[in-house]
Amino acid sequence: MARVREFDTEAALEAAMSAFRRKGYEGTSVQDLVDATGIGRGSLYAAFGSKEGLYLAVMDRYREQYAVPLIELLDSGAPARELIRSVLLGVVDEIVRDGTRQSCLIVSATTERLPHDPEVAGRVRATTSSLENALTEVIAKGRASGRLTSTRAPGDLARFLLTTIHGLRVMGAINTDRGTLTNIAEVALGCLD
Amino acid sequence: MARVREFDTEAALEAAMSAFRRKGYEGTSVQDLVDATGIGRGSLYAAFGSKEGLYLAVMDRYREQYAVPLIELLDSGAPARELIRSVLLGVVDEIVRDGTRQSCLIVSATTERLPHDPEVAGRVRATTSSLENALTEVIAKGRASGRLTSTRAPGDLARFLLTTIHGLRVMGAINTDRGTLTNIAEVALGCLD
DNA sequence: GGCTATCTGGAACGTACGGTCAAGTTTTCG
DNA sequence: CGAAAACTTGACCGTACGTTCCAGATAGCC
Repeated sequence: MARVREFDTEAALEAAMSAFRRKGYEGTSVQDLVDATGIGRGSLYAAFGSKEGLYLAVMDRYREQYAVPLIELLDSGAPARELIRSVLLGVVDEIVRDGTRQSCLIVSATTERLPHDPEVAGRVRATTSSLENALTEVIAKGRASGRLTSTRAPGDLARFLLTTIHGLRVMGAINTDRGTLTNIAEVALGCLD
Repeated sequence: MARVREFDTEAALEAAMSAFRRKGYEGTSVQDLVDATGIGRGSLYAAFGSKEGLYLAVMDRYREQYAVPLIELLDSGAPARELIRSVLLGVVDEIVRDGTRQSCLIVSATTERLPHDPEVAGRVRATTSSLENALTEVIAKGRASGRLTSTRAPGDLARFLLTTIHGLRVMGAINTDRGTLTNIAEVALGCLD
């Protein structure tokens, strides 16, 4: 039929994600994206339509790559406290690994783009609410089995944990000391009973 | 000696802050700032030097206007738990009042500008650490008086609360329901003992 | 081996950006 | 009242932006 695509879409999205996480949406120029992905402008536009389209594709990848595995972990049936601890410490790990240079895509999408782009808003809401639901279920099970003793509604606790995760990512942009972030996570864990 | 300045610097900074909070740093053009403040480009540049200079002046005003009163409240000597509750509920109030349209200047400065602008980084660190110190002191006093029973280090609890505040501002950009946010704040308050 | 369809790279387009500047205005002081 | 100093306005500057387009390359199909 025709010439076959030369570049790897997943690798391109990964590179674009890294660029967006480093400089934000408005701060990343199309030239930055061309440089980061190694793909010509023409191909980039043929594949993704626009800068916004590429950003949305990056958000979709973020969800598949980071949120979905997290949710699968939460659905694994392991004890609630251990699950939640490993989620929070996993976030701390990511922050320490990324350093100050790369901020969380969801947080920056939320503050920078959500109010102005309904497509972004939809993706942020979908990703956060699926995580919220998974957390709620884990907490409800943990309480049913007597492992978690907090009397607060599981949904409130889940949204509190989500808040902590977002807060950690902001804190991680200011200070990436693992011990500090770990202690914060431990305090939050203490709220579950 | 010379012609007197016509515009009110504080009012201009307030208008510029509103613009930056609505659209972020990169998303706000100088023309947006001219429109928001009602001041000509020349006057704006004579007064603040550059777009970045205006942004830094806005950050300084943010600190004086929002962080300093909060710290003074914390230093007022009232009982620890009531103080911290009123700080958290005050944040919720602000979020509900601002709605989805205006996000927190500190959070957006942190994610968008902190890695690329040392001046921004310095101001973010100064503001957050003075708030952290005030919280730490309140918690230490509360524990000394037996009102707070948590065994965790006051500094860790303070940084946890700071994390909660940042997290709330992110959550507030996604969902501005007062009840939801208030419940999150109440869960966090429960971590203090 | 053409034919067609798709992809590639980069030149080119119009626009909007941050920043500058000069001409005019308002003030104070001698 | 005139001179000097500071402020205001908006036209203007060079540049960088997001997007489009096209000529050339590469694949499958007859």
